[in-house]
Amino acid sequence: MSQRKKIKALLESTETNVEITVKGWVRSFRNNQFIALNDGSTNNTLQVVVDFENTDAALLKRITTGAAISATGLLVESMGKGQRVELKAKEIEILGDCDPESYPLQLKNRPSLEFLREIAHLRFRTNTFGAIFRVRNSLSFAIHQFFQERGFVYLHTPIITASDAEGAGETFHVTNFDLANPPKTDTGEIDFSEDFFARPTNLTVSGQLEGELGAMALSDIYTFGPTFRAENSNTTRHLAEFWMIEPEMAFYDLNDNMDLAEALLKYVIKYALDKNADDLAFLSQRLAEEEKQKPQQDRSEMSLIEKLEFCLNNDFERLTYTEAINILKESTPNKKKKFQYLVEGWGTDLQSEHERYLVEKHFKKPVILTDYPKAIKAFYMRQNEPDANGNETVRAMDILFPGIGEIVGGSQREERLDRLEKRMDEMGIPKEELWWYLDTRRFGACPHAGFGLGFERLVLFVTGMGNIRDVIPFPRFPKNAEF
RNA sequence: UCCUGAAUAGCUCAGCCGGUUAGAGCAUCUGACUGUUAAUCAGAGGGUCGCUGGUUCGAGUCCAGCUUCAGGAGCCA
Repeated sequence: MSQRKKIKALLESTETNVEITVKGWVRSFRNNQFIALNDGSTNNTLQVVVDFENTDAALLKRITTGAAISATGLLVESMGKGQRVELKAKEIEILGDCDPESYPLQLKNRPSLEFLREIAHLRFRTNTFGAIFRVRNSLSFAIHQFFQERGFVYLHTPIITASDAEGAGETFHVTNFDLANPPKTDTGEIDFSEDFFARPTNLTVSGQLEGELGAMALSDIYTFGPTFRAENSNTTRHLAEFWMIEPEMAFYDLNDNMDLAEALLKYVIKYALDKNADDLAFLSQRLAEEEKQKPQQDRSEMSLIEKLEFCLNNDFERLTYTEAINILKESTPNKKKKFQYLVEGWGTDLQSEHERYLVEKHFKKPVILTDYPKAIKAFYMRQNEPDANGNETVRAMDILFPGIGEIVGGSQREERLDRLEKRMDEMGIPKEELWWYLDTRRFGACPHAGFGLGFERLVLFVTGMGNIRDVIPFPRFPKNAEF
């Protein structure tokens, strides 16, 4: 029996008149004669030509959209237009039937993304989702390669933690209790001392604090794993379970941190452009067609590929929060009161519309905002000296991407024990619980920095998709944990 | 969680000012054709109009509540 070949390889090969075997799923069966076969190695299909006059009618009937088949025959130059090579089948075997009456995925119907979300177990079989998940795979691999090339250590931080580290974000509780009848203390409260971990625990909202511990010995580490937030967020940019990349680097300041983040983003985008040219061309085309439905002024000036290349070829705009506020104050939409939230004073957080104005209208490229007001940022960020106006800021940086908003959030960390403890007191962060974190500031503390990159937001940007639920295989969001 | 909108055939949608038997395209099935490329041609089957209640002689259509979905906002990555 001839060896099975992947369709991607066959379509790229120049060798013809050789006997090969392909296995895959039928995308369409035209004219009782032409099977468009896909095996997920590429979006393109191999045309398998069936000699229908000499094939059992019962077998022909079983070649239906979605059926898994094996085909063996000669790879020949195609007699028809539209493809270079095709497989002249000598033998067709049905590996798995697919009942056309009940199979929900009929591609000719142009199913909507919303419908495909309901059949997420089958949506991998569409061109769009095939492309998305191959790109997601490449980005994932490129992230590891980027850090590995630079000597970073991939550190596995815990999924179950006892600390709600940043105090930000609702957590999912982890317990082994019988929820109908948990042990109670004398005062009627739930007695966690009898639970599996003998204390309240939750799914991690960030691996950062543990990451810092690693960096204080290994110099440069990164995490890449799932993260959980139990917030009731219903947006196109949030998930209850998402993947995050969190590097942490000893002896880095904020500028080093920004340089690394920018280099990482450019590296992985370049990698996808090189490795997934076909998939991105398809997704670019898909986006262009979607944009045609929009009114002229809402359409993007650049195609997806152009946007990605633009990102590679331009430095991200770096400015401080204070500079951004001044630009926004003087901006046309602010003066004409077009913003829903007008920018008046210093100190409040930027709204989505403000970030969007800076990125999409003013600079028209990725923007890195630094030195945010201390009051609106986490306790562990390094405190700057107050400026001439007495404004207090921290060494934070957020990278804002067009259409996505915040894709990276990071900072130089506060390494000075006294400043850190004072800030924790002010913000009501329990120092006793984080004794291990504070130990790094007691024993050989050094300047260090890190950031978090939302992986799905990156995939969203690179694929040009509009909803984060479409770039993770099985999205978790409020009221939904199907599959 | 808040705001706005939506829910009609397997899918994508139409259904006007409330009116008698609920429409199209695609998909599916049957047949024809056989180098097709979203194949083509002819025919057929397919509906608890999201759920509950209300108004009315009469509700897919109007009203209320609920559910789910989408877009936007907040929180953020």
